[in-house]
Amino acid sequence: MVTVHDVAARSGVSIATVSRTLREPHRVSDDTRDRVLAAVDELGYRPNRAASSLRRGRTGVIALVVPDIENPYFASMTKGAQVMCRERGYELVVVDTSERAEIEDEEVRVLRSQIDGLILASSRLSDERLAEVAETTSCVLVNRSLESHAPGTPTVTIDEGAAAALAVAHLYGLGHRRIVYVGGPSRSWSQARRAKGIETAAHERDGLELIQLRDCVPTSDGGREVAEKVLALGPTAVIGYNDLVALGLLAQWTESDIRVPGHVSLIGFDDTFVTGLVTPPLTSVGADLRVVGDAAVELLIERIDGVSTSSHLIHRSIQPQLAVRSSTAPPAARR
Amino acid sequence: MVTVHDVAARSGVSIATVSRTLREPHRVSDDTRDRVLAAVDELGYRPNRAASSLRRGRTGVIALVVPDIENPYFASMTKGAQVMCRERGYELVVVDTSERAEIEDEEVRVLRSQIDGLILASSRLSDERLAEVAETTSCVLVNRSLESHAPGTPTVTIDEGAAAALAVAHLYGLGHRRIVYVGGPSRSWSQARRAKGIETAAHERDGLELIQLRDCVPTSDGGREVAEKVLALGPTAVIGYNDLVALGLLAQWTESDIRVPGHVSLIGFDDTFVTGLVTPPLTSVGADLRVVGDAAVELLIERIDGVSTSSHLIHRSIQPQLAVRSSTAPPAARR
DNA sequence: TTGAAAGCGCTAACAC
DNA sequence: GTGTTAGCGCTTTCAA
Repeated sequence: MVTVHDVAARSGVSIATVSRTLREPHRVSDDTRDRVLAAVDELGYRPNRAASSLRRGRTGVIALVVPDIENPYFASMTKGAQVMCRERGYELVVVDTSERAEIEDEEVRVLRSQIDGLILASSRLSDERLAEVAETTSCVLVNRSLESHAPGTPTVTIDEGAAAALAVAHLYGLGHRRIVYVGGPSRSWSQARRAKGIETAAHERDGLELIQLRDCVPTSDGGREVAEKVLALGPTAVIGYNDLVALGLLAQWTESDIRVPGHVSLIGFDDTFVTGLVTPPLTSVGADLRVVGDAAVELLIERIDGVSTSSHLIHRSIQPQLAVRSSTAPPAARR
Repeated sequence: MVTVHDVAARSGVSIATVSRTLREPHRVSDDTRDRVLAAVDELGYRPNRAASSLRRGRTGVIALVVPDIENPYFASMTKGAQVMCRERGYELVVVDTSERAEIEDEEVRVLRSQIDGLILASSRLSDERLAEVAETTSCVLVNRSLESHAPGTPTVTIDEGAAAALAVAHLYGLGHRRIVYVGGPSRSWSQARRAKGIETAAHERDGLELIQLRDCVPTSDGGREVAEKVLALGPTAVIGYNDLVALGLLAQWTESDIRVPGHVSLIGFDDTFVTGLVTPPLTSVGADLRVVGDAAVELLIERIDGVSTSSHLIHRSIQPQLAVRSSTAPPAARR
């Protein structure tokens, strides 16, 4: 292992100067800088991060805690965070909690001394525990807010209300007047917002009937399970809690020779890459998840660096977009 | 921040005893241990990892480098690695290189002083560079071998030959005699094995015609692009380079009213979760990727800990399985 | 502009 | 079984 001492010896300066050259190059004479950097290069020196962390009280590491890295939703978010971290010179540790609150809790504890900050995505922790964490660690919440317990905690949220409105407006514009929303887990933060947003948007429109289902398992199998029941409700269009649910509905219907969008239109939430995998490609509404990951990292770094709160919003709301594909069309003429 | 000193003061022992209690509990009297652990608990003490790393020369961190975390293939592998790491008390850093060799190269350099070991999945680095890395860092290769340059480097590979044989046997068994293989990028390690495996398996069977395509872009769009061309070759069954390609073929065919498996049977590689998202669900062949991730971590930890090489195989080959779903069936009777 | 030196918190000899 | 102590490699006063 190459240390500051080796570099110092090689370039004929003290170890302090080596360190200074790397951290504060402007405080070193041109000549010295050149020699030190040359030595660094020749020896392939890289500062030992453990030593640096210990001394500076900073690790240069950010942790991103997600419920399930196999979920395309979090995979995309991770990608965004990763890219932004690299850009800003931080290392990213990704932790997968398998949707389990206890694991999340334990990981957060273990991580604490090893990181400069924490991004909790779709956290399963209670408001109380979350507030504790936010107090002891720089952290950013994604898809969650803590208005009551710790309003000062930065958050990145997707404007689910806007997303819902987009979906409803699209369907209404096509002429649909009877829509079923296949809702996700009642406890889910996103489900609450999506349901409410859809309800509100539906109310605003004349002659629009909305039927809500609840507690559909948020996977494609979950969608398959309720496919028949949904159809029995007689909608001309269906909104799925997320893309996976929508794909499940689509798959099951296709097997029963129900045509999409001929018989029913279908729209999903999140606009993940799976929308492009099927026929017809799924219309979906959602934010660019990489942007969400990006924003979370940026916000966290601001907090870590103690950038003044007022200059940038502490609560970032990401606007969703509607990606119109082939699973939505005007309703078939009623017989 | 709570340190050993605080715990020592609280429990009336020296800092050495605190450290010992945590690292080597058996070398401490029952009474002392109880008191120290109580203090640890009350104060919420967690050893500072930077300090520990610096002193021990070990970080307790493993890095997993993947080309693209959004790819379900690597996401699943990551999941497996993550679980195994937690089990063994290591932290996992996931790095996404965006399929770029330069980024991979740079990351490997930066990471070196911060980790105990490295898992390179589907590395884009040259054999030469890879050999260099393997020399200076404990590392495990996934989907790659280094027989010529550094045969001592542990590897985890999937038995692609066996996978190919499984696919061919399945189709042959159903009665297919004219099969098209839609191959992936020529430079890809997996493509080479899969193509060769399919070829070999096909040769062994009487009356089986095999047509190989090459350099299909390994995404669903790639599959869509070649869908028509593939069909023009007149196969009764098609094997896609991976699930995404197969799904692209399927989507495009469905849009042209070509029935699967009625008109052609279709089979994918990797058996990722996307096989269940479509209609008909895709028959696919592949290893359990979580097992691959698991195995890589295990092998790496053995190497880190210097477990004798002879006791465990250094090269682990994971056996694939065939998951028969609905996209394969006997060929339609020829007219 | 540079160097000497003090530690960051922890672990592992070594001494008792 | 327990305590004393010397650093791990680095950054950062402080003094020159």
